[in-house]
Amino acid sequence: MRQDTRLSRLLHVLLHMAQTDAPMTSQQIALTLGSNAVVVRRIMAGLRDGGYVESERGHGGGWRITRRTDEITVLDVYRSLGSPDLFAFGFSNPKPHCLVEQSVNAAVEDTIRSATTSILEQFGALRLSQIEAEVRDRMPSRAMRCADH
Amino acid sequence: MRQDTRLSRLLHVLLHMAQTDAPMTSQQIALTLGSNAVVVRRIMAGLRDGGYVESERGHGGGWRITRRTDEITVLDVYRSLGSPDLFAFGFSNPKPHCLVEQSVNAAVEDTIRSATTSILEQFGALRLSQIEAEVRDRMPSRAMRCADH
DNA sequence: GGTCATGTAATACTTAAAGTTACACGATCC
DNA sequence: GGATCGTGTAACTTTAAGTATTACATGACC
Repeated sequence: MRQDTRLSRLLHVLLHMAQTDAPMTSQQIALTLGSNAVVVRRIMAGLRDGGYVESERGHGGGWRITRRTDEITVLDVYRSLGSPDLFAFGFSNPKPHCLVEQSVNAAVEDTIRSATTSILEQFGALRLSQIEAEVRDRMPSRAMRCADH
Repeated sequence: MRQDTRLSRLLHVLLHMAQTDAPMTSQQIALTLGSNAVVVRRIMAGLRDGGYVESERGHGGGWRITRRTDEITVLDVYRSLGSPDLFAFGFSNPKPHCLVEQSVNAAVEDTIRSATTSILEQFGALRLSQIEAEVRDRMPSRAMRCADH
């Protein structure tokens, strides 16, 4: 696996869900994402537990967003995924005896800590409604459609 | 794969190499890192190409650092690895047709871009000599030894 | 010439996200 | 009430990149 794309995918889905009142099925979402219905249910589970979306079974069932887009931040979505690792690099040994390695870890950790803070602050400050507004800026026409599907 | 530990390992090795004039063999380094001699040669290749270390074969051969620790930054070491990806998260699709996904990508990219800048600035500002000084602060006694090996 | 050490190719292992298959459970439609 | 639709989950497979291992060629020194 190269990278974790779950955050991007969830943001994408949530914005599409915000455009319609009708529930979206996992299968529809999977087509939108170019993914799989089971994967969709898996990555959406945290959002459901967090109360950002709700799911219903049976005919006419599917997923619906339950909050306004200005009430959801990227940080909320990130946390719904279980706050996965942000960085692709890290320590070789988290608790080394070697003093040199301890200092290397401390230096690397400093960078990771400050970058984490900065990223989470940006995530916390960014609401879905802002991304939504950005979409409107990109729109050549009036319809908010997804050309991919 | 969990995380890329090459940067931490190279920093660790370079600091040990800076403590001695004698060359360290890949095997010695591998023991220090809890790794493998071939892996060591592989991750050190970039440092050699960058002129930060030199390697010699045969009896009495091995690796030697060729610059002072205040002449090498963490950024130099990072670049010697080929500037690998810093982040564990990313886009699902780099060039989506969907306007919504484009906006999501743009938002995520903003965060990645600014965090990248911040991290590389910190890497560029941090010299091996500073980590070395940090090691001395951690030292209970006077010898700069690695308790792990 | 023998040994030591690097250089590198080829192959297998590891880990987590992503994809797939299978099936239970519940809701709606007929 | 049975068929269909859709979620919920477990179990397994696939994928990608770092890591580990094996094998062997090359070069340096004793």
